[in-house]
Amino acid sequence: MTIKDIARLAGCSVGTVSRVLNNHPDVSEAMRKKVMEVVEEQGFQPNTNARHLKMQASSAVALVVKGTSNMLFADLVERTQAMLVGSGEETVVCYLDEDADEVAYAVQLCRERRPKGILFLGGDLENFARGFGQLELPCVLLTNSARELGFPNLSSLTTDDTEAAAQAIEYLLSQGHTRIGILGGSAHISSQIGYSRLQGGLQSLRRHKVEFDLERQYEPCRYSLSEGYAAAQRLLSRCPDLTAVFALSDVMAIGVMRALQDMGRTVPGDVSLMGYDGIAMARYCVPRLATICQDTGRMARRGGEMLLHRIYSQRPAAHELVPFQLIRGESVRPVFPDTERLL
Amino acid sequence: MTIKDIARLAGCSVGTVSRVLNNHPDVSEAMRKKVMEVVEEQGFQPNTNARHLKMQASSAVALVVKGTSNMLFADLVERTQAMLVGSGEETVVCYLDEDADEVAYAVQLCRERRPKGILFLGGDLENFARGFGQLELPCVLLTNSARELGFPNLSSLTTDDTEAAAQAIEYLLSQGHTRIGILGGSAHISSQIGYSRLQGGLQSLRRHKVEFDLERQYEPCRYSLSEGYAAAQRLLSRCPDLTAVFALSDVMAIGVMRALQDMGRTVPGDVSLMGYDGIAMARYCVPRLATICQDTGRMARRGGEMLLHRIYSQRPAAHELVPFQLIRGESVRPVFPDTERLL
DNA sequence: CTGAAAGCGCTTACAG
DNA sequence: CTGAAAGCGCTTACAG
Repeated sequence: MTIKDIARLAGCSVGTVSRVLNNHPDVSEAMRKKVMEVVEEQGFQPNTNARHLKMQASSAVALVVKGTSNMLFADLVERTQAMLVGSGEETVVCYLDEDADEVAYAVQLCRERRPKGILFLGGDLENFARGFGQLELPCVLLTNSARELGFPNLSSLTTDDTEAAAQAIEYLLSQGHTRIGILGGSAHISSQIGYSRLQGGLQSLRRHKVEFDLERQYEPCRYSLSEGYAAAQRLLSRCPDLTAVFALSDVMAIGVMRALQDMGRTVPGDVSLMGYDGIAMARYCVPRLATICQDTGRMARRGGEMLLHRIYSQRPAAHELVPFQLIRGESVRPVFPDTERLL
Repeated sequence: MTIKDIARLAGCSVGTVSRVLNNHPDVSEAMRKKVMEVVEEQGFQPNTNARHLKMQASSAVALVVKGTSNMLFADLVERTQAMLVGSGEETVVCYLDEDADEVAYAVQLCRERRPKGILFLGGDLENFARGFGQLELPCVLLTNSARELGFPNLSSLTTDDTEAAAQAIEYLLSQGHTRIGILGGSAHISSQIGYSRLQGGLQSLRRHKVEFDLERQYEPCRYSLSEGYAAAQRLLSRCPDLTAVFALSDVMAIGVMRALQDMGRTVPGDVSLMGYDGIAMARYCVPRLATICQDTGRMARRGGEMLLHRIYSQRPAAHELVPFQLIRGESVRPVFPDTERLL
């Protein structure tokens, strides 16, 4: 069944069928009705390949997801896809390893599939700085800011990671903790998301003149349960006297929680624990995880919006911060028993 | 940059370039080398739309995922995609609601994108029975058996759910539990996956002549944390004297665990808990969840293989069972204190 | 082994 | 408002 068959059945030319299908204004009401009738009746769907070949583009929006075991992204993928499908967009999801070069991948993707826009979930600014220049289509980066890069076709949307992490540490300090460990990301790669979080935490510590030995009290870690588990073991065996740990993602934090248990430390009895992200699981684990809740609903909605605005209305790139919320949960407790009544 | 430019640069016709690109045997070694040189040099990628338009198919394999908050599927998606990409296949992932009609969706998808094969993650046999006849491309269903349906182009791969659930209940019985609740899926829709699990559990109970009042001791539930939580509250307030609960998925089970905590019951102190799936989180929650571990690695690998075999070699459809493993975890304990030393 | 040519199913100036 | 026709970038019989 092609446009040709529809034309024959409706008694018109293929051009007219095409115009009806694409909602061109210059078709008579009678003709439009006739054609639509046949189309409905036959359950006709135009061939996407032919359509895109002709239009020199694909109708799909690509979602490039970096880091597969990251449940925050699972949530974002779901919400973003729902938003795009709701706006009549087709969506292609691609999962990349946490360490993959998402921009190089996108360049390849554009050659092969010619999407009309790309939404990056997670991204290393280094990769963008190096390779994004090759990309000319509208793109949006979620969970990192691309403002400094100044690309005209790259918007971004992120939680204020520095500020949020600062508040997380602030909260631990307010509960009397001074021997705090930080775990996650990398201390040396400033283009990655973990870096701003770490810096925010360090700022807070400095502001309160709390000592922090990066070499000892910080442990790098990838975004997975197993890596969080292993990193916690390394951190705690190096610094057994920590009273609190701040993990830069919830998934890691849940790994940490399990590791602490296995080392015979209770949470929050012996060690307090904060995560970052606010994934659903944080509200269901035992104890409930104290965390920074990123607003994935808003990020997905605005991210999709910004992308579509740029695709259809050529709106300029924009960079926004998404509000976050500190969730107290149950995994942090005051270090001095006599402050307990304040809770 | 098109095949025409390459032809000009290589000093041959577009036909020859196409033949080189598609590894046709009837091209001289010299020509092949020359063309490849130009292709590499230009970083040329053929236009997929044109290619597929001509070949009357898309090169992509579609992954249709049913149930978005199901972490088992998240894992399967990742593994399957890795397998397919490793075999040089492009992959498109589509997320559907747990209650959506995946087959109707697939029919639509085929009209729009013409994938060369579809892998269904999760599926309701009812939908397949009703609508799959419209589909002619190779398909594989994971986590449910389509053997009875007898479609020549539909393979399937699943854990023996009935047997696995029977063993789960068997395990609880062996630990002295007789007041067991079952939670998840639906007791009346036999085409859904939860049904076989429920039946397996009931078989075990009957075999051991343990009483089970379906109306009271069973609670239906969708595959999410929050639904598991709510269902556990309903089940336990109706039957406060249960000593064990079997949740038909790990995600539900984790919701149940949290609900039990909030009702002041400890796991496994007051209530023992078994899940089903063997997701990573089951090994990290506190206590570790006793569960049936489905072999997602094997399912993804074999599923991809079966699909590709059918696409490229016309191999007939096949239906296989994937071995499972009962994981004891830490969430089940004997109901009689004096059997405790046996552990 | 290679080239010239038809055609996949669509969209869109160009006439009328 | 409508039709006839060109052309998007490829693949593949068909000749030679």
